[in-house]
Amino acid sequence: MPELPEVETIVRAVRPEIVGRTIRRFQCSSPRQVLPDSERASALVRGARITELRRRGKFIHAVLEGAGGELSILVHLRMSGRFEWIGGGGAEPRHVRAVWTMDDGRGLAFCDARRFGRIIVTRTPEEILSRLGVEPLEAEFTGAAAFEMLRRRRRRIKALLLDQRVIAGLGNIYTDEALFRAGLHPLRESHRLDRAAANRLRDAIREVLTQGIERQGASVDWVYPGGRMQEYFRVYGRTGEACRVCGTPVVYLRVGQRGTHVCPVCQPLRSGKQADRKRDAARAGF
DNA sequence: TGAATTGTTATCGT
DNA sequence: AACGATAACAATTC
Repeated sequence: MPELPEVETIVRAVRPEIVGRTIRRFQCSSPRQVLPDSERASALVRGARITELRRRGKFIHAVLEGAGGELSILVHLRMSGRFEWIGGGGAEPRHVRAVWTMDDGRGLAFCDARRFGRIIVTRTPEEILSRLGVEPLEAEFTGAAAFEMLRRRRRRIKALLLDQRVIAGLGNIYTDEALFRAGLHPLRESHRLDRAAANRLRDAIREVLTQGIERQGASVDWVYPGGRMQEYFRVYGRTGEACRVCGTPVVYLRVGQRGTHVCPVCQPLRSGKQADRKRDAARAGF
């Protein structure tokens, strides 16, 4: 389940391989994943040269120069999307849904076991990308911006962080990890958080994402191999295990329909002196 | 076998 | 009316 750090890792790995290349052809065996449709996508992309590869939120954004001017390919990996190279002599990857054949003869395959991923070919990528919220690692995401983001809406903090229109790139894993590091319970109401909490949350988000990228993402199941961030999780996937800070067993609950991991002591539901005292006592005793 | 997994969208409620 | 919560959905793995 690629989130911002996994997508960033993929973009950095693929970028030097494809920028400057010309696409010879595009083939697709799963047409419903391609917009507007696979025939049009194929016709638009054929002969176009890739000039840039970027990331925005969890979208991979390839900019191309084609016969009809600038063109974009947006790829969203959703749950199980990934890229593999074909034609390097290795084994044929599983679940290949689409292939871009490059001018050097190699094929970049989009693989996706669950077929939730999307490939969008468009001349107006901003129609999609402009719906996304703030990019959390950019300079614009300040403590003040975070406070404003929280204050303007009245919502459970976890739901807010998962909303891509508000902040782009967080998924279930990094949301849980950021909330733990900020000492905030996922059910806290966004508009009730003070400036200090907003600052902590902003710093925690940037910290987990930065660490995630440094460790080349997290490998939580068979979907995304290679990352090491899972070795540094404090709460995600640690239900019942001792909190690394205070020793209290990590609790599993549902927020919205999402599985959520929380240390009930380090992330008190109610702020205040009582909760703070309890937290400090537990930390000291561990 | 069915529970779990994610982001988007449609729908219901306040 | 606008916003938030909730349910359904896509398809596969274990």
